[in-house]
Amino acid sequence: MTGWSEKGSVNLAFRQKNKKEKKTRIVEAAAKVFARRGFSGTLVADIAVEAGIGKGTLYEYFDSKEDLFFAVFEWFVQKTGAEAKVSISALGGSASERLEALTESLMHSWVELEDLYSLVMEFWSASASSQMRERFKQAFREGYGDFRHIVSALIREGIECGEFRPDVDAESVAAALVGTWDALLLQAWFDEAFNPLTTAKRFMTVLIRGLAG
Amino acid sequence: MTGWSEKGSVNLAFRQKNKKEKKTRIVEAAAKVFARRGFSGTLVADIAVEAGIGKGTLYEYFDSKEDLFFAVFEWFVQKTGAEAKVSISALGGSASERLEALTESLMHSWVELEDLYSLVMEFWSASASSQMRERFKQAFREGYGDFRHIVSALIREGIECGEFRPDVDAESVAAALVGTWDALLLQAWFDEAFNPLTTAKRFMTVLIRGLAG
DNA sequence: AATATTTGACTGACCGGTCGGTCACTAAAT
DNA sequence: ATTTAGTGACCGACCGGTCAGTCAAATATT
Repeated sequence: MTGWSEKGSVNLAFRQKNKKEKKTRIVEAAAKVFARRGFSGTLVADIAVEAGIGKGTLYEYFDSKEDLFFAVFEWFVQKTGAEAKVSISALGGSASERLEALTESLMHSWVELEDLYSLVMEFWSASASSQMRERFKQAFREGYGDFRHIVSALIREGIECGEFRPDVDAESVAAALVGTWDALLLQAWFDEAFNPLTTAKRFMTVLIRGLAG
Repeated sequence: MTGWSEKGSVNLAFRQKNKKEKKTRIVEAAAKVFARRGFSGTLVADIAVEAGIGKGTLYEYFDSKEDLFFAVFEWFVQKTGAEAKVSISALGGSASERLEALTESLMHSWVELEDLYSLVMEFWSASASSQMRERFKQAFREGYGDFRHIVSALIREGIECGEFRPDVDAESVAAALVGTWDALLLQAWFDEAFNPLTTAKRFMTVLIRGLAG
């Protein structure tokens, strides 16, 4: 008897694991296609093909194309956010050094993310005007807020240990810096010849001098 | 006899003026609707209604919805670019002062542009994946390039007159700064509570200290 | 055998673009 | 002055393609 229920629960667990795996498989397939064709240029059928499943199956896992798109968004945020957090926590050294290392890590991630970067623009656009506007807008607000918070904490540390001037407004610098990183990647997206890494590094030299006074 | 032809050409000129005016009227109507609903959420019929004309008429002026959208893009670029150029050329004073004034002017324009800002995101998205990708991408590349150029010239002036350190990389700082302004407006778009003007000002204090060494 | 899962052909709402026709206005003819 | 003919701006009903989402049948699982 216990055997049965054990087997049952094992299988249940297995199935649910399978379901979850398949769900991420679909999300990853969708990310590829959305990145290539944009939201409205993407056919649900194409995603199904990319994921190697039937179109109907897709609707077992997601209620609508928009739902799936939002799932891709969450997947992307988690993926990139995790990366940033790792590179911060792994870092030692002075606040300046950590700021520089973070910059390098973020700009470097450009290379791996290049073909997914157009997703970011789709997300922005979705937050601007689609049905899903509010969902996206809120997520972005929170995302930027979190990131600002991490960076401003780093700067505040620098102030506290006397490395940076005490009259520096950590929040403002953090907000601007987060934006700068974002926008450098954006410019790199538009211009093959633009090198976000060296640009960011040289800029950081100047900024850090301004922080240290 | 000459009277006739004169009258004819006057009328022709009048009509063409009317045509041009109407074209801008349509573009402005389209800008509103695209900003509200996004590119693919917008019905050509809605634009026609907003412009107070029939749908068929719209196609007398533009070949396709995409053409019209690109016209809106050009209109927007011209509108905002003109503003920036004015505020730069009108400025006197030291390089720092001009940099600060430019910052203020740009962040201030946020207020007037707020309800058109979602257009920017639509443009980004168009440059990422629509049919029109290349058109948009190129225009953005050029636009950012021009702006970087203006700002880096300003910084180089500062270096030359000894106000900024000679080892500052003007190009990199300009690229980052252009990006920062952009991204601050983006964050303001996502977050009502975010004040791009004060954030930018406080940030500029730090940055200019870094430039001046 | 019963149940769960997968599938892709099908449907109908949707919408960009077209087209035949109207109207206001001009210009030559009478 | 009046008629006639020509022009092109304007219109919106319509067409035809498209595609998200459905569902009955097929297949796999227990």
